[in-house]
Amino acid sequence: MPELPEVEVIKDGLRRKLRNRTIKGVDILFKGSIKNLSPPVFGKRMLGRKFEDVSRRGKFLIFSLDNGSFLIIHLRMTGQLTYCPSNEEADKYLCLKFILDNGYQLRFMDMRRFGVVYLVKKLEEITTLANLGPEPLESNFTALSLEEILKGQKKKVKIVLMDQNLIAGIGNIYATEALYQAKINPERKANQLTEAEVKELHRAIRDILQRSISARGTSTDNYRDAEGKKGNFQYQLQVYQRGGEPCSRCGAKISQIKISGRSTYFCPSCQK
DNA sequence: AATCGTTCCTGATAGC
DNA sequence: TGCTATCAGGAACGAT
Repeated sequence: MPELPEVEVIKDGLRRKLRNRTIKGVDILFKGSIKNLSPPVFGKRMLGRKFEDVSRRGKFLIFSLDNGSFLIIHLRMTGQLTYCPSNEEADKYLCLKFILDNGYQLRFMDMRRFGVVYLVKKLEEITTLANLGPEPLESNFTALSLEEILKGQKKKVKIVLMDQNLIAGIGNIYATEALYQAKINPERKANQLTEAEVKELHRAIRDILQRSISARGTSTDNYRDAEGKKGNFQYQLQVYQRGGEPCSRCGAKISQIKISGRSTYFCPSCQK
């Protein structure tokens, strides 16, 4: 599933390609993807617009358009966004496509159809976007800011890491892996971590996210970049989807449990 | 107020 | 072989 690193890779891939491209056609194949407008109004408003920039906030992709409005896309579980030649065969799960002025298309595919698309005049119209916590890779996200966040939370630390209102962009994969790297049990209460553990966790979060971006994201499932290619970080995962296998640090058997309905993997021996 | 369960959706897999 | 049941999960929403 696309989390911060995957969305970042897609953003970088689309940015150069879409800049100054004009939309010559809009084809809505699954109306349910478009959340804040009726599909005909969405199509009418997108037609003729020019892409000025593409950015990312948390797991949201933000496309700035030439009239000051924004196209906002959240890929959720199985959404894919690709830039491809118009004559390339369409995916079975194509939900939305923009026909560009250079013989290429921007296509949104989504097997499980959880992904969401908005067209807004102001970013604040999307409250979940407006309420996002800090970007973990920005320099103002320090060990101290993580400490402040965790201190106020009685919930399990893994739940807190995945809460988009507290920290933006971390989902199940990276919360699981960061806690493994920091040697912290995912069931620990957030406000009960020691200062040293918080520092270690802060370092682990940034390290994991950065390494995944370098590896072009995790394709355990159906994540693809803007060119339709798989990422490679799945080969570096230490515990995620490795229940029953030996821990690479101590050899103990990796546990698989559920926390708030989400599969969680950890080493019961070295994550205290 | 905080936490839990349900919903959306379809493919992969397990079990009979 | 072929059927059904279960599971996967981000985030909104309803229920407790």
